[in-house]
Formats: sequence, structure tokens, C-alpha cells
Amino acid sequence: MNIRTLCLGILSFGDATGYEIKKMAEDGLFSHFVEASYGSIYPALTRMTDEDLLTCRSETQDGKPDKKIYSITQAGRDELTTALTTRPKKDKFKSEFLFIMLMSEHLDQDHVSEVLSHRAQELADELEMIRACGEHLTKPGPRFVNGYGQAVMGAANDYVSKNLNFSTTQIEPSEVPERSPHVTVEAAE
Amino acid sequence: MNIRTLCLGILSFGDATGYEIKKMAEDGLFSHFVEASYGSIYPALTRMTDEDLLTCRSETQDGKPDKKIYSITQAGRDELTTALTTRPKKDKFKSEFLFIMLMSEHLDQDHVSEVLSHRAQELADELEMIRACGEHLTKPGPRFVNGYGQAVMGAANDYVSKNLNFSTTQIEPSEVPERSPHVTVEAAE
DNA sequence: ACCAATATATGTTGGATTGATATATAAAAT
DNA sequence: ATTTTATATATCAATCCAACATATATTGGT
Repeated sequence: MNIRTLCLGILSFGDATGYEIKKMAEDGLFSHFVEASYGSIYPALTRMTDEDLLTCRSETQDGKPDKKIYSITQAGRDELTTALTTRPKKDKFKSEFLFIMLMSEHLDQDHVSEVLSHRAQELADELEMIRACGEHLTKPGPRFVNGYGQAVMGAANDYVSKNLNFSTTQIEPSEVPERSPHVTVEAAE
Repeated sequence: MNIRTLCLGILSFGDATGYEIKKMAEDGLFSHFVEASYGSIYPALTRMTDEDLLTCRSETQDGKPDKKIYSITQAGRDELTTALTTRPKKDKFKSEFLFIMLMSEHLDQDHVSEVLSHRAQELADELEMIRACGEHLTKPGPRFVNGYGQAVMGAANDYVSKNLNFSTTQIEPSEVPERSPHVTVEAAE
């Protein structure tokens, strides 16, 4: 899957400009799927318009540069469906925070504690935002994705909160007994 | 943070070759921190050796090309510490699976169900692997990271397992009542 | 015994991608 | 009044990745 598919997917929800696509892909509801920057979005939109997967209408604006609003065509929807039908690649998760924690024995305790509490706050904020975003969702697809985000971010938030007392040199007594080999799946119903 | 810091971090745990670093960075215990490929690792190692952050000894092997084993120097450790002290960037999470789920209304139910059950299996397998990896860990840093992985992967696994009955068109009755505004944090102690 | 595939090991390269920058204006904040 | 932020498109140097090339050992199937 590539930048083309991301654009087609976003445009399948409604018309948009390159600028709007970038915003959605880096911050908004579309920020956890495929990476995107201006340098890849604008050429992709131009090429796909040439290939008749998109149409483009210019809206001349007072002062501002022309707004190029892109719409998906039937050929574009077909290409989107094809792309969505290929097996998804493995999820990609990269965390500099975890890298720092992994190396924490080489850092001093105060700094690590500060990093941890800072991350706890970030996670709490982000979780709250995801919850707020999810409240007005009605369609199954977006609801599923939001629920997934809440589940995963909630777990990360809980874990960091419970380990704020992490020590770089000593294993906390509260951590040790947890390594029970049996899974303890609670029947959550 | 960049590829240089990743290499320094890996080498701070022990000497390694470029080939070994690549393996660890794409599959092993170091696969969730910074992205890396041969095209970036080999030049980084060469340059850092020139800068005296690393030393390199060649081990001539029978037949095979010379094995270049890199070791971190004190200057390297200093640079690592500096890099680790800078504020970590936001975690990066990208999932084509979630993109497909988001767009599921444009796909047929059977295909989506198949994707879901396939992902459920993948998550279960991966979770089991993380649990196995974590059993022999003793140092606090690696234990923290492994615990984080278990928490997050466990949550993803639970969520997908509970939503195998996901429908592309209808919101399942079992999903609707869940959107309670209060958090229901169960005291896990 | 033979062959194919995989693993070890280093390195290069074409094409793609990013992050920064340039341009231009409006609105909001200080 | 002035700085910052937001809207909006586009380019480009620097970087990076995926794939390939090279060379040999090992494993596993037939």
C-alpha cells in the first residue's frame, strides 16, 4: 500500500485539496495508516489526475492561490478497492520513548523518571482526545478503528501509570510477582 | 533520533557486525525503535568509525567475506547519552490493517471477516512470542519495554477477538452500549 | 548425491521520500 | 503594530529504502 491508496481512501470520504489531505494524514483521523508529506502527496495527485483516477476543479480565490479540489472517479474507486483487497503489511510501531527506556541503565534515575511522567501525561491527553473523537462516530468502520485506538492507548496509559516508580537499577518488588506464566484471561463478559 | 543512535545503542549492549545490527533492528528485540536498512547502517558504521565513535576489527573467515566487528568507544557512549537525553519524538504507529477496516464499508463482508480473523491469529501469535521473549529478561530496562509490549499487544488482541463478528453495514448491538462516558478502570490489584 | 532454498556477510545503486524552504495572503494572537 | 499561525501549492537537496550483486555455507527435500 502506498501514498496513492491513502489519497484515494481519503477522497472516497469526500472531496479535498492536497493541503487538507496532508493535514488529515499527519494529525487527523487518517494519521495512523500510511506516511505522507507534501513532496509525495502533490505529485501523486497530479499523476492520478492524469490517469483519470481523479478529477480536479480549480476554485479561484481572492488573493490566495487557486484551491485545487480533487474528486475520486469510478476508475479511482476501482483502484482503491483493488488496493484494499491486497493483504495488509505488518503494522509498524516505532518508539523513541521505548528506546530510551531500554537504555535506561545508562542514564540517571532523575532523568528517566522525568521522561516517564512526561509520557504518562502525553498518553492521558492523547487517550482523552481519541475518546472525544469517537463520540460522534456512527459508521462501523470508523467506530472499529476508534475503539481499537482506545483499547491500545488505554493499555499503554495504564501500563505507564502503574510503572511511574520504575527504577533503572533495581527491579521493583511490585513488578516481580507479575511474571506469572499462566495468562489469566478474565472472561470479560 | 536517527540510525546512528540506534547503532550506538545496540553496540552498547555488545559488539556486533552490520549484518547482525540489521537483523536485530528489523526482527529482534530492537525492532520497535528506529527504522534501519543496509543502505543506512553500513554507511553509518563506516562514518562513525572514522569519527572514532566506534572501532572495527576484521575477522578473516575461511571462504566467507571478512567479518567486521564493531565496538563502541567512550566517545561513542558519550554521544549515545547525549542523544538519549533529547526529548523523544512522538511514537509512530502505522497500520494498513486499520486502514482497510476504516474503509470496510466499500468492501464485501466476507473479505473483511477473513481479514479480521487472519489478524486475530497474527496478534495471538505475536503476543505469545513477546511473552516467550520476556521470560528470561532480568534487567529493568528490557523488562519495562517487554511489559509495555505485552500490555499493548494484549489489548489489541482482546479487542480484535471480541469484534470478530464485526459487520460492515450494521452496528452490532453488543458494541453500542459500550460507549459509556465513565472510564470503568478496574482496580487491577 | 543433487539441487534449491535459506542463512551469513558486505556493499552499491536507482528511484522514492522526507524535511525544509519559497511564495503569497488572511486571520488571530500578543 | 507586529508576530505567529493558518491556508494553499509546489520544488528540491539530502537522505533513505528496497532490491540487487557478490560469494560461500548450511540445511532440507527428493
